[in-house]
Amino acid sequence: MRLAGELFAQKGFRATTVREIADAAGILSGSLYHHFDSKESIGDEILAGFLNDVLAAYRAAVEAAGDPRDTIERIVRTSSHTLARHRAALTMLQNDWNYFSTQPRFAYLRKDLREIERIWTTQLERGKEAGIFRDDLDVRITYRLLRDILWLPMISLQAGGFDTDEVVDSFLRLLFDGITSRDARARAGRSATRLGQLGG
Amino acid sequence: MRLAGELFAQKGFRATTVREIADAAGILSGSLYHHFDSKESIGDEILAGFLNDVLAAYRAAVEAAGDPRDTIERIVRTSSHTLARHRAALTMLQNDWNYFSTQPRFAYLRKDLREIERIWTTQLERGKEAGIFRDDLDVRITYRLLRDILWLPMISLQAGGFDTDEVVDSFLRLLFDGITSRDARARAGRSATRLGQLGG
Amino acid sequence: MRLAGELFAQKGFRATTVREIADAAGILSGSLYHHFDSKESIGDEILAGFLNDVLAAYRAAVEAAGDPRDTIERIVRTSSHTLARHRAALTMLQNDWNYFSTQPRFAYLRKDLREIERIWTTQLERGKEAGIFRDDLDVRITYRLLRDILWLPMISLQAGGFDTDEVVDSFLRLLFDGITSRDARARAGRSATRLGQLGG
Amino acid sequence: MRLAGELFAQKGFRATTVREIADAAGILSGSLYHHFDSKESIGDEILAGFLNDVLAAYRAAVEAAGDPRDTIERIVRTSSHTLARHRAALTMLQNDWNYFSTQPRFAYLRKDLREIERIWTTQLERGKEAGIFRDDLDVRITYRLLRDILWLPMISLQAGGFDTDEVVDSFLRLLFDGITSRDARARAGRSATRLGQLGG
DNA sequence: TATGAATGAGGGTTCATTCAT
DNA sequence: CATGAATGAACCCTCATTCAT
Repeated sequence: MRLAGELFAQKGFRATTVREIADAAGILSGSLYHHFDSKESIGDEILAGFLNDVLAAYRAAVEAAGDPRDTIERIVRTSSHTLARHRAALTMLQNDWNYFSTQPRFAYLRKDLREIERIWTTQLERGKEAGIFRDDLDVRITYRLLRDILWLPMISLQAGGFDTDEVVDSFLRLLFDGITSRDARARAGRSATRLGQLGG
Repeated sequence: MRLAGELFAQKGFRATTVREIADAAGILSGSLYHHFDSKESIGDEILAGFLNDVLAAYRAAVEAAGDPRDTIERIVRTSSHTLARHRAALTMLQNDWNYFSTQPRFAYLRKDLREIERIWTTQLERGKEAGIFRDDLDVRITYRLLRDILWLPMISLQAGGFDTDEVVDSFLRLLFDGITSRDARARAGRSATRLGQLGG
Repeated sequence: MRLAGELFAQKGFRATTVREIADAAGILSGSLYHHFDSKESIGDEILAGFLNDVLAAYRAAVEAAGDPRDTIERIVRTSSHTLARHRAALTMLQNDWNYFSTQPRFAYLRKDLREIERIWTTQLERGKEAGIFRDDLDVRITYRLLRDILWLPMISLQAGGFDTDEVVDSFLRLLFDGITSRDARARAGRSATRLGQLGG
Repeated sequence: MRLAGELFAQKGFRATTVREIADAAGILSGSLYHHFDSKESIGDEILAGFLNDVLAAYRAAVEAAGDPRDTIERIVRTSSHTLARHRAALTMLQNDWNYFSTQPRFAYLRKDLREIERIWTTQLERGKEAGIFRDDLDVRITYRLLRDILWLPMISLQAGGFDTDEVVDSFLRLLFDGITSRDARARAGRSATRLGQLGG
């Protein structure tokens, strides 16, 4: 299971052969089928377990938190642990998405991802209404940017040997404040924010 | 070529068969080999063309721009066009990275990616020194976050039907200012920035 | 095709490997798939061709003939040629019936077999009404006996839900007296028994 | 044993897995091997038991009966019971004949079948000599027709090397007039046809 | 240029059988 | 007696690639 997940993450789901999984487990390929119905069912367990954990963490964050900013911070912080536990699953999702997304068996992936999107956009929307977030925020685009920035780099960064807390803090800082320094922002704010011109 | 690229992007490089490429081109699979040495060489041309364009655009941005902030904004804006032209290549890179990265033939991918990283980190470093960017910025982590946030969502968002300019603006706004509204930041700044506590 | 059919007939459909078929054809197993989608599709062509021929011959016999006795004699005579041409198909049907009959792809087998039964029973019924055949003939049982004796049984009569004694009686009656009614035999006997001419 | 036999009959010997047999018996596949040496040995017991019963019944019929007609009727009548008791075995023989017939372990099948043929042909021959059966009867062809119609055909007549026209003529003669000679029928008609009592 | 038959290695999967527990 | 993990050979099928035409 864990072995298979790591191989799937390393080489891709399609590119990993059951013989390789069996080799890693120290058994023969045929013996795998004593424990699993098929290669797909291994992937299924891995991915379903991941999405269940993510959704559980998200729902807990929503219930425990106060304002949307708090909710999002909780989601981000809990995600760092969830994603760390399911690094293989996330990599599989990223690498072999166009395989899984076309297989009927994995239809639940789309459903769960929609649920995740709903949670994010709800928080962003509420934050806009409460004046906590910029009111020109496009919640759908922002969600995509945030989820990708949160999920995808988390893998490579953690795999790259970066410290988890460090990554999370960098992410949150970027998320809430951008990369601009306070002084620079002050200077820009005095004349006319350059970003104010962006929308054209 | 273009046909092949789109198939590769749609279904993945490994998952696309030469027969499918030939079918799309209206010829038979064997006939493809009068135009290409191998399936790999098709992928090679597509990926090499993409990275050449990206690097050329980056270098032009560096030369044309003034301060690091300007450089980065130019890079982001030019990237939206480069990536749009090479959506297939980028998707291939994302989906089949662990295939390409292990093939000797595609060793240049790692080299070019390192060059791209060098350009980003140089700008971020210079921005920190000039007081334009926060001086607690981890340039390597930030680069990874930024590249991924810039490259990966660009694909899915464009594929999702979002307007390119809108995406770029959302990205830049997030990049320089985060999602926090000015008022909320002012309130937070008065007591103690919550993010200041994050690093522990 | 013919080679495959003969192997299927000799060793059974399931028991014949695609490698054996390819060997018989002088090519490698993979090369078979240039000509056929799958092993099943080979079986499909063979069986469908057989049943089409049989049904065509049956319908022609029905249209060309006069009384039911004539129809049945035509069917029997034409069957000997049809079956000779499709010996492999018939053997496959006999040996691997419980495989084919459970595969959705081969659902048409059941349909065609029902059509064949309809033709037989219609003729037997008409013969009874015309006084040519014994009027105590059970057309369904008789059809099963006749088809099996003609085709080389595919299906068990007892498994078909018929009462054992009834089957035995029908069999003995057929065996000792045939299906010809006493009156018809008497009429035939007065001039020259038609059967007397059969052996030449 | 009985469970295995029924599964073999239902799905074929080859197509039935030992796991299915074990499941039906409520144990695990490995545990079967405490009761049987191998899957083949299960088939062996089933088939050998069947053929022993058949041969015993045939020999008893030969000893108990008077004239050949009586012998054959006894054989047919006793067969209906023997075959009912061994339906699974017969179906196995029919479906997987070309498997069993090539396995050295099952060589006795051919031997027993030859013995059965000897009994039939002896009776038919004696009937011809005694004037009870038509003297133009081909005993080998007739035996094949009778056994197949009685047993649910195992073997193709044409594959057995018989001449097609001969087969057709024999079949038609049997079909329309039965095997009873005109004289025998006349004699029987004077008192009461024995077949007339069958249904009663 | 294009064809298309052929290759051959390798893919996922099945299954009768073994054996330590 | 029963378990169930493991075996290993064989199965059907895929696919990038070659090559005579």
